[in-house]
Amino acid sequence: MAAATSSPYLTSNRILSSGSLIHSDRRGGMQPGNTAVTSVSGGYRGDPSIKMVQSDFMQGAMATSNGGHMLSHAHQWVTSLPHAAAAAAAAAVAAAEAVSPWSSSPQPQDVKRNTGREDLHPGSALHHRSPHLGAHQAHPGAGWGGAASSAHISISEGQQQQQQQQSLLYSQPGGFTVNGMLGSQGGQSLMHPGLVRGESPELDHGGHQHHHHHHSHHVHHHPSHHEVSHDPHSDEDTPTSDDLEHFAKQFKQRRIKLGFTQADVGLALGTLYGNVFSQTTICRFEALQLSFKNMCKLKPLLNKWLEEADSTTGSPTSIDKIAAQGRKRKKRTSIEVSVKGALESHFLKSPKPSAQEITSLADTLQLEKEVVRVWFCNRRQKEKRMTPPGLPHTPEDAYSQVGSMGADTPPPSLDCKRMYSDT
DNA sequence: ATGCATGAGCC
DNA sequence: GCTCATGCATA
Repeated sequence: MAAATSSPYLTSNRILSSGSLIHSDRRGGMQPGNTAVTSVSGGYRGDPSIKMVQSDFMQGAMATSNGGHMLSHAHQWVTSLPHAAAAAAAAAVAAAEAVSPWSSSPQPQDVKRNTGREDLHPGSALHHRSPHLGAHQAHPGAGWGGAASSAHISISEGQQQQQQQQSLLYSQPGGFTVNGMLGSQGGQSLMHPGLVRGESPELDHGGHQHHHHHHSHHVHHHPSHHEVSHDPHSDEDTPTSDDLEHFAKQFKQRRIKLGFTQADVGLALGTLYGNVFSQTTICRFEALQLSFKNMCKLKPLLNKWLEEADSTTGSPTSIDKIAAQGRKRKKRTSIEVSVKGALESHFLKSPKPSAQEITSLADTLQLEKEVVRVWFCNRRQKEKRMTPPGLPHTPEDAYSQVGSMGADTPPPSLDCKRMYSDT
């Protein structure tokens, strides 16, 4: 056990520490030579573990060969603050999301089939002007679509999953003022009523919503009017990859200059838009480690924050953080490096292993099946990120690879933007 | 900055 | 079960 340094059972930090012996019974199903450490006491809401699929594997897996290692690890879930955050209600607008811009993406993901019935509009609460779909062709510098995958694993032939889109609609009850950080901020009122651009997000969530007008997406331009001068910084139309890259970089710079941390921004967004984001998300935005679509969604919000932030005169720098909301969460499993290597190998061979494959792999590696499954999910997700892996991490080193690029080498349209952290 | 995790929504 | 957005906890 080389790197598995995680302490077996740290009664964590949380309130439950009072029962320092609650985990006294943790045994039984414990993995003998476990390669991963994940123990923590606690309880979990449901018990997903004792649940073997049976409906979708009738073809060959009738044996239900659960090796018997589906131990009910109810002990490794950490229970956190039970306060159930009543105030968690984030509010307001679900950003209208444009059609998916991955022109070079291998998956047909944007065609909306509004044929049989008018499907739900993502931002039904608000009418987002839809940039007519199909408007964008290949981005000039779009390198993410396919270039991101360094190791081209041949995707299974039956690969037909489309990606769906979840519209995060946060309803904002009227009069709910998001109690954000602003309260303690002396004079910094980040809320400009006038600054919100002409889009009233909510306003009538009284308990009925009936606006599902299907607006045909087509724009009429008056010949003598050209208001659509596409400013790359405008938050309206779908940005290109380069736009995002540039914006992210600039955003980070401004943010640091103004003395805000990533976490600060995340909270501020909550007060501005009603959606709170974590440091993680802001970080990933700046590093372009989100999907293209996600980047597009966040950009307008961050852009707005930027405007607010540097238009604010006196900018204090401290905000009170809202209490971390508690939930029951499994403790993070730390996987040994050697095991990770094995997983990686398998991933290269088959990025999407079947359930049975996962099971046997889990058995081999002495990991829980769920852990393995999640690992693969995360691994796949990582593969889809915008930042191509393996780019140099310093601007200086970025020029050291000019000679080695063949004619077919996909130029990394984004240089690595791993700046230095500020936190 | 990132690894593992949760959950929603779609098959 | 999968994808995708997102985040706690951690290195």
